[in-house]
Amino acid sequence: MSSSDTPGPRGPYAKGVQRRQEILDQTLEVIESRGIDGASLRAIGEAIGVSHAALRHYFSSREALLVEVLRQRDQESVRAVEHLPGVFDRLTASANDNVREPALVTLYTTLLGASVESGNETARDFFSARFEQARTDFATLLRDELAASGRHSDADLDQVASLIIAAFDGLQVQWLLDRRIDIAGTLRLLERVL
Amino acid sequence: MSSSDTPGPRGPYAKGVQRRQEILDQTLEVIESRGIDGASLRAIGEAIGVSHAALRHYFSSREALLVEVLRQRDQESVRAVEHLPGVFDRLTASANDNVREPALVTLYTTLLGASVESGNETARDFFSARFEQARTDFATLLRDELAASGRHSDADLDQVASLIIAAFDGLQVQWLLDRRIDIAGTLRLLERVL
DNA sequence: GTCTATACGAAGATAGAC
DNA sequence: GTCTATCTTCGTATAGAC
Repeated sequence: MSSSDTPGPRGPYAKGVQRRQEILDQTLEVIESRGIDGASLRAIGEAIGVSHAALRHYFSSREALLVEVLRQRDQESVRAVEHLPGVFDRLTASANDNVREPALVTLYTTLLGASVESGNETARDFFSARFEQARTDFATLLRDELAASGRHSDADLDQVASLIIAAFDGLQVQWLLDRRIDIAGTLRLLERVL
Repeated sequence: MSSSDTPGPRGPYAKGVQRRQEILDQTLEVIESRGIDGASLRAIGEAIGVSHAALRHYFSSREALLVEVLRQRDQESVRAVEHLPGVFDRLTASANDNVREPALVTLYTTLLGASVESGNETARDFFSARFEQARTDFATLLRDELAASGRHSDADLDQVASLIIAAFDGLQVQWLLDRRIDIAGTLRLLERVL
């Protein structure tokens, strides 16, 4: 990500920050109404009332813009859930939140798929860091949870963390393709691996 | 060269069948050398020595071509593994095969991600059917396996099947982003849910 | 049936004016 | 900070040669 994606070292200028947020919000709205393919820079610009070139004053590429939308909502999503005590309670809550925002799940899935192609370094960096962080966090949480309840598991908790994240992402994709999939219920099965 | 030197109404379009397969093979090779984004119809055509318009004589769209490459390799992959007795032996074998073909895993992941967007009906239909089939197959296999070994599980086997597929796909993505991920080893943890 | 030539419209990126 | 204009590349579509 380049410096044009974040406010400069002299601090954010109020108008610029506001405009930047407006772009992020409108981008998600355009995605909700016209799909991700329909969310071209021209379409987003039109929804705001500026030219597509103006958007690149705030985001270095369309990819960077979409990743930023996801990053912001992702942070909110994490914050909305971190007060819950157990790992699986958090997973269930996240799954239930996401089911109410299919456009966001679609954006997540699409960007994740694109991130493994060369040329999408912005998305790749985002997801690499996100997975790294999530693996560490889950492993730590599981360790604490087991210790607090006096239980013990012979499973590699880093692998369990990996597995939980993989299952979450994979189930979301299956759910997008077939709404009969019960993400939260299926994730509960993972409690048995401990 | 070939019998098409004498153009009789004879052949059942041998040349066409051959050409079609050549397109499928070269498409994967272009993906391997230049990435999926680099595999434009023009680039693929150039690798074969035909115009990009010729490709659309065999495939209705670029998306349909990519899905067809995946479908063919996917069938081979299933066939290479279905002689193995246990579900988790098959999973391990598949994972190990895939690790040797990162370009194929990348194609799979990219198309799966794209399939959830409206406008990619070809990919969506492929993955919807693939998941439906895989869920049924895995559930049946697990049921037979449990019965044959005299064991019993109180888990919903359709959900377990869903979970296995989700974990497989999700771990592959994490592996593409970080090669330290041990797909087969982590999947083995799922034996505990039964 | 097979393929070339050619054109169309949309997309992201970019340069430079204001 | 925002615009217009332009560049390049893409998938797609059509007409017609052989």
